[in-house]
Amino acid sequence: MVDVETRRVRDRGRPRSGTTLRPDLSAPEQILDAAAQLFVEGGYSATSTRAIADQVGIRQASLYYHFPSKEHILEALLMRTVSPSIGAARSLQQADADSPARLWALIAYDATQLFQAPHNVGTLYLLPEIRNERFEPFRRERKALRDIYAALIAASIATSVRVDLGPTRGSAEQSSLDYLVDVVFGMVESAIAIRADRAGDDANTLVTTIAQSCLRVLGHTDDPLRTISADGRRILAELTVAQDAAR
Amino acid sequence: MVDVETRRVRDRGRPRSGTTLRPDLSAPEQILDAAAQLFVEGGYSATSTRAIADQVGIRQASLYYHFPSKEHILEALLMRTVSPSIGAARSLQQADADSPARLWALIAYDATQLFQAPHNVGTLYLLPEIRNERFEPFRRERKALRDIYAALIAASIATSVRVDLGPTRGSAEQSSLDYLVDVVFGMVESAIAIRADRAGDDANTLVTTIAQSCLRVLGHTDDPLRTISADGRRILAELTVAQDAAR
DNA sequence: ATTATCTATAGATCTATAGATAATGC
DNA sequence: ATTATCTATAGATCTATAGATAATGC
Repeated sequence: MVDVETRRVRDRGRPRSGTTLRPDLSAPEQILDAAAQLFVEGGYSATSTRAIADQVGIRQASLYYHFPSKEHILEALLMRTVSPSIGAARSLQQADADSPARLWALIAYDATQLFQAPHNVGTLYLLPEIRNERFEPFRRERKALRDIYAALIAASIATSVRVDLGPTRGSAEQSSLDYLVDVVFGMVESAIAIRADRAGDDANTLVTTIAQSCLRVLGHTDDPLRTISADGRRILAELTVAQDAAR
Repeated sequence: MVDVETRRVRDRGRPRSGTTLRPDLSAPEQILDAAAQLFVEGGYSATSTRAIADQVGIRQASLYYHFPSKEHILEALLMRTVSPSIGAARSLQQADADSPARLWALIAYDATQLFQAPHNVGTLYLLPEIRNERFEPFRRERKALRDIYAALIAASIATSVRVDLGPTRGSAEQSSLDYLVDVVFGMVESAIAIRADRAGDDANTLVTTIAQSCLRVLGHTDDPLRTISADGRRILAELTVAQDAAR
């Protein structure tokens, strides 16, 4: 139905030399899709603009009608990968549940995203090239996400773990809490490496394992953990419904 | 003393054009050191042999007297990075302590290694280029390390967590255990990302946070966790003493 | 006329090889 | 004589630009 409208997005301009693999996408989207796959599989610097163009079915020079440089392609990919998580994080900040349940839901959302997004784009975060000044806007976005995690984690630590962290003031305890945030972040991102090794596996089991493990790290076990996970599932489902409605 | 013997390793051959930054190292070691830094900071494909040579203080072509190709340099770096962990893992398999304590010690050893090795070489594991067929020997080594982790983790799961994993037989539970191994692996490797963000931080606090968190994930808390960590520290200290003696 | 491609190519790399050269060792 | 460098360069890229061309839209 809408399909008919979007199908012939490009039938203008000179015909392409090669065959178009994804005629359902606009030309820039076809380029991003091909670049995502190649950057993820072989790395950014090792992927030539020629290889991207070949996969799209156009000549190398034709890329430059849509993007001014190879760096701009990577930048667009990075931004569209991190943005959904920030959106989910902000929505969940207002959800009707305790901090641990909101944290559970955020972790589950992110891990699912990482495990199911096309071409394992999460690996783009790990490319050495993004440390370049050029990608500062992207790193700022990631820091915003990490700050939301940090606040949620600080509010979700069980008393038994809080004792281990030491005094609540002072720089030593601050760094201890920071490390805990990094460890939780690392657990969520382990979804990336797991997927690289075992593609097409059971996302639900993995995501649950990750979310449960994160809350165990913060000191939640047994029945309280079961309650947190049930609440987390509920508000995550609400978020998903709201997102679908918005589309 | 021995110093005098090793100092003038190279005073033979034609003199170099540039200045030698690390005269304490042999020429191949100088190349590996420079390559490690540049690969970690900018990536493998983005680092030219020219850049490596410049840093060493020799001409680009002179690299090829010591290594037959750029790929061989990366391969040498990878192998020398993963080997110590395998050695430690094998030693700890025979240590006099329960599985959880041995796991604690292995995690602490690896995390320390990742956090303190020169130039954050752990990031080399994450380079997309190593998925190339060429680096199969390295990936096999990593798999051997992971298998040791898997056995130790399986023997270290507390009953409360074992219940959550479901039946002890069948492929569904198998994958659930695999995921747990991957999550623990991911936590250890979070040391790499943490170091990239906050270099020169307190290694001891970080390593303890990671090891404690891993054992919490496996269901250990409160007093039993304190005992595990005390035992783990003890056998890790014994290993370190034995390693120093071997040198 | 506008759009999206094409062809052709400049200019800057980059890896690896061939052969010369300047030290030390014997 | 041996060793470890050097200089010079072949040949294969790779990114980005200039300008031509083949469609559709008006």
